[in-house]
Amino acid sequence: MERTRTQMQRYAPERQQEILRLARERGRVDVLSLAEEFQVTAETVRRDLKALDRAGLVRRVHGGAIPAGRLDFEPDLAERDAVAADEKQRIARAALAELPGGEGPGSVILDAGTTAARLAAEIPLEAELTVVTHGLPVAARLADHPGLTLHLVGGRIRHRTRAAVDDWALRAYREINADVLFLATNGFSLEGGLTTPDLAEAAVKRALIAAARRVVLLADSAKFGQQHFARFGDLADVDLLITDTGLSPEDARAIERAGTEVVRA
Amino acid sequence: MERTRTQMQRYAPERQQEILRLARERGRVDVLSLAEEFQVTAETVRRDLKALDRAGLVRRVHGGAIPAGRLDFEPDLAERDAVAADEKQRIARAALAELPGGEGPGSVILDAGTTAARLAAEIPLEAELTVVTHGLPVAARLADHPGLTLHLVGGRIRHRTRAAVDDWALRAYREINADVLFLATNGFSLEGGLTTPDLAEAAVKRALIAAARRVVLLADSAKFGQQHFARFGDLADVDLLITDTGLSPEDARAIERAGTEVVRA
DNA sequence: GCCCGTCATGCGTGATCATGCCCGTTTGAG
DNA sequence: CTCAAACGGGCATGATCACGCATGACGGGC
Repeated sequence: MERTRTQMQRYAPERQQEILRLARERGRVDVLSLAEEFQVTAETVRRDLKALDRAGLVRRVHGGAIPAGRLDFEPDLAERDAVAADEKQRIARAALAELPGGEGPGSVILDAGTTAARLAAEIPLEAELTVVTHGLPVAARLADHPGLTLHLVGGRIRHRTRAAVDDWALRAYREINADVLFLATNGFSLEGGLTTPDLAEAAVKRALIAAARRVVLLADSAKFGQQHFARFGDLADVDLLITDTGLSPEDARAIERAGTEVVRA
Repeated sequence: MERTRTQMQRYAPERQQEILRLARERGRVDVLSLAEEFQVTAETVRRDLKALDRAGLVRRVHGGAIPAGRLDFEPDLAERDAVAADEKQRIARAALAELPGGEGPGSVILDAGTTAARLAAEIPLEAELTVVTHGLPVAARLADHPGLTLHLVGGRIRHRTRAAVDDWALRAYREINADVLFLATNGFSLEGGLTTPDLAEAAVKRALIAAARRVVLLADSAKFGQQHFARFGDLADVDLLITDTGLSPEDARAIERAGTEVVRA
């Protein structure tokens, strides 16, 4: 098919490169203009943007996209997914009760991830704790708590999760020993154990578990039964699971029979 | 100093980003002004503030919101020092020219501090680099850049500067070797050397200098002649000083005679 | 030259999202 | 204590999106 328009026919990767260039140049692109500009349907543009988004090159927004790096806040944390947000909120609140109190400042490890970030946001400003984390957003939220001693675990930063991984992180966690670990996961089940899509993160999570005397898993019920690529532990490693009421009482009982206490917030 | 605001339609995340910026800049925003400013209804603004609140970036108050944690991770607040802001901006721009280019991705170390954060914000989205930093705000700014390999240096986080210090940081910097270091300081002079108020930070800065082949010092001219408690190096350690025109030509010449190239941006 | 698997694209449909409006409830200033 | 302002939940609406399927181009193998 010969194009007589100003835009010559392009192959998909070329078009995507060009879209990326335009996004960076203009700061934002919208689906409809791109569709017209390239003489393709909006559907195709959406597919292109989706591909660029998966590659981490742009941030998809309703109606268009913004080049990655331009937004310095984290839309993932501002997620408006009302259902999960609400549950995560309740989970975070419930988790507060598990913070080590008593005499002397306790020590906790906070995993990376949105649920942990939510917990971080809930930690009272005047709390007296030693906190260790490898999650950049988590650290950002805690950095101004005057009562906290915050230790950041270094490493290579994964773009998608903003978590530190690899050697530095592993070594750091090997050197510490915390009262409580607040662990997050992408999937958990009785047989499948605890799983996450990324191997590097799984390795860090394994180190996390080894570094704490008590393991508290924070996971909304949608994650129950999910299995991802990398397995980093078992439910047996978890002392307490805090989830939401979306987890059926039968499933909860089954988990408790396996030795893990369950709280449905 | 209100910039003319185009009434162009914004995507929700863009608007939220802008609201966050305004909140940090002004210390407080109110629903109605924002609604007018962005040409949306108060409901929408409330929703935006709610999202930002959930993300922990602002705290909701009746009628508006205030930025969370006051000293939150952005330089904007630290940069309310309007005198230096402009100069820091020019210094950051000038520093871009010193980023390693050429064949293969270069490696740079970015010091913590507001000037370095400025530089981080100026690094183009498409840059291909390996960046190492121990500054939380710096890392937050760069975490989204798709072309960067970002390594975060861990350690105890100092509340005031949001920089990682102590053993983890020192050890990490001992293990690396970067093309260029962009160094910041609180004071510099020919006889007094490079100084900063905090001993722990000074130790890290010393490790920084040892870890780079080329040292570029970013410092506005107000810092010239200042001497603080902890000395971490000499101007002789610096290959290039990027400062502003506030540094007198005579002082610049004196520094150059000592072997440090000087750029007055 | 022919066939078939793969891929990019377009189309239709039902779901989702962002926003605005309504209205009962809460808040805080006087 | 009073009351207007502010809030938030529910709902409506139009735009946008995701998914399945059909089409047609391309390319490799026979």
